[in-house]
Amino acid sequence: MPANRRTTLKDLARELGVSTATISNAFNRPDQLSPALRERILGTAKRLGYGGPDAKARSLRTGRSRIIAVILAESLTYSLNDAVASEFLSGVAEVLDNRGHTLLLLSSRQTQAQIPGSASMADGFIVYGLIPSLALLESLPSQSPLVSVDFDIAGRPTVHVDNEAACHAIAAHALRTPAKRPGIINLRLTATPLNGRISSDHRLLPPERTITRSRLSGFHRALGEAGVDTEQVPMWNIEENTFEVCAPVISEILDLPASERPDLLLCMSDRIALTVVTMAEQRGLRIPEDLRITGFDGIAEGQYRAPRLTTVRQNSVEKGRIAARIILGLAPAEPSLLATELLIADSCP
Amino acid sequence: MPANRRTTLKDLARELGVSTATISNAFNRPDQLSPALRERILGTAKRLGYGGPDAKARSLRTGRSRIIAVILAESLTYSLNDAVASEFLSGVAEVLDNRGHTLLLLSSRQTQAQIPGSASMADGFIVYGLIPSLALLESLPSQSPLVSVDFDIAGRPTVHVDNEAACHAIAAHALRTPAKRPGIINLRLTATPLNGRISSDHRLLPPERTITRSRLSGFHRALGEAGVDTEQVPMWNIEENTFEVCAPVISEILDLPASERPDLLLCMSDRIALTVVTMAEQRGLRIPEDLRITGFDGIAEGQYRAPRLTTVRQNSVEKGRIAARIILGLAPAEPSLLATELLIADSCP
DNA sequence: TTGTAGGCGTTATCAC
DNA sequence: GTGATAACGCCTACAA
Repeated sequence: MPANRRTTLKDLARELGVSTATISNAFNRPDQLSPALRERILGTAKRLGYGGPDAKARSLRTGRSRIIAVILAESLTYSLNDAVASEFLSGVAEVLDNRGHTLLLLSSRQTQAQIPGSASMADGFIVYGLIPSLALLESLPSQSPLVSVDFDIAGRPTVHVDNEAACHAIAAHALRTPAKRPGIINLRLTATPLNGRISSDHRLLPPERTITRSRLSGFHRALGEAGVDTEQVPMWNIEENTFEVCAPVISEILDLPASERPDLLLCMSDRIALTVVTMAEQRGLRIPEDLRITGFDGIAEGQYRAPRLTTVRQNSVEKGRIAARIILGLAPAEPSLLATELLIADSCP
Repeated sequence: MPANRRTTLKDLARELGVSTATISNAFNRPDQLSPALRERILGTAKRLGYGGPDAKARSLRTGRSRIIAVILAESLTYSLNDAVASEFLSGVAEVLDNRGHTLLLLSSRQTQAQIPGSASMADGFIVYGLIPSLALLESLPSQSPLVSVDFDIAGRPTVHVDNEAACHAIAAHALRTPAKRPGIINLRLTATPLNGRISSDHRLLPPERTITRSRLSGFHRALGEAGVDTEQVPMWNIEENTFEVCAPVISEILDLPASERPDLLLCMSDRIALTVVTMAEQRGLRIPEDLRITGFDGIAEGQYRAPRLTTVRQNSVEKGRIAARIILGLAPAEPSLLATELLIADSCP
């Protein structure tokens, strides 16, 4: 037994003159052996610096690692700095933590096109958001539980919010006060990347797999019901939900001549809406008199300072909790649809 | 070979009539066998649904998992929603991703007092922030590389920012314009939890292990140099860097009678400083005329909207990168001290 | 270029 | 209540 080797269960067994099975039981099934012996084992374990069964060996033997992987559609950098994704992860982490599991963070946008092999150690996978290609998932063990969030994978359980209904509700609310020039700011809606005005030339992402398409349907339905010709409603697209990417597009909108500038902007995220608020204030536009704004998500930041955002609150933390429960087998592996809540505040009373 | 078992390297070898070593080489050392054979192996692997060597078995055999764990001092919920921690994690993730490693997220504040056993599968550990007790780390494999960030662990490499110097610099800048009633808002400085005014009865955390003590030293040194009696400078403490926790304490400060209300507030984080800005505006206080405010961290949010925050920028992303490089052995395992940058803006010109 | 065999540290299934 | 033994799936000398 070389001194610089980690002590193993076998070393302990030899030291104590008992079998390896007994040591294993001492750690995993206390009821399977006498308290006295167990005490003795745990004692000398501590003395020899044995910290319990090796996780790698145990995972090979049992087939389970107690690790759950979350595969994020966006980059880690983006996701970690996005309030909605962070809340989702909080929800996941909360449940995992409670059940002694840990969280492995992966992104579908890594330098390596494939998901690292080490990921397949996970006992289950939560896929958050529309990933660029389902081919990514092929390297994952096909037997492991997998749940998708905010989009669908055939034959797998899903956690969703009813985006269409929520967007219909908030647009209907907004249109109760007639808008002369409504406009829509979309989040990653076009088939090819675009930051700017969407023209009829642009193709959009396929409707069945994309929450932003559902959100747009909701907006359009409400606009139609209000007698607005949706064809005439200008739309802009934003690729990433960050200040840096939003700002130029929003400048473009707010710097239109007053006769063309929208007086109502339906935004697909609070981040976008908040940036509109900030930039509108910089230009001396009054909210809501000159410009009404709605968001989506209900992030905390939108409710802190005046004008508070009119938005749809989706419970991202709960989405995370549910996804985690499904993966751990604590909830049935079936599609789950969460309710949203309309938050009416200053930006569009 | 039962149908419902995952196909293994051995199955593949049998199927092809070659040895297991050859299959292993086909995946791990392409140069060790003829391209033709390799092609054939990879082909039938795909056909049989063999997705490459099993990560659990491989990790047992090689002793490495290609997983790096980050142990966060704060809860996951807090850390994920905190801009500074998120940036740090981005930096870590960036380097790990580049080297084919993945990120396991742990918190020292889990429901279980101990770190889950599965964590010890990691090849290395990055400890971010002052954890409640070093005993937590005892369950970790003592041989694995470990680096601490923003605090010290004896005998381990560390990544730090020079908090004392940075805080001296920003306070010295602020005091170039004399302050009648300077005040300090600290972040987790007292030995026992406190949200409110610090009196002389309160004990503070030990200076050698706490960045907030270093920051306070910097403030005090600058105040002393400006001829201010630091004993007379009121201090408040905040336990958590969130709006909800900050707001009541800040109310208490701003609602003091005008003759007692500070006209300069040195804050230990941008989050605190931004909350001061928001709440001061709500009360009609002018910044910087009635109240000057400094922050710490240099988070993006502080630079977006007017008044922009005067603060110290610390490069959290780079901290993460360095910690990850040390863990992966790409950088020497020695203490690293990052420079900070004074950002002078509207809130304290 | 390919094959053989031993072992990584553990747990499950039996016996006793 | 305790012990022997066979996997778990893979990697890597070393031999051929």
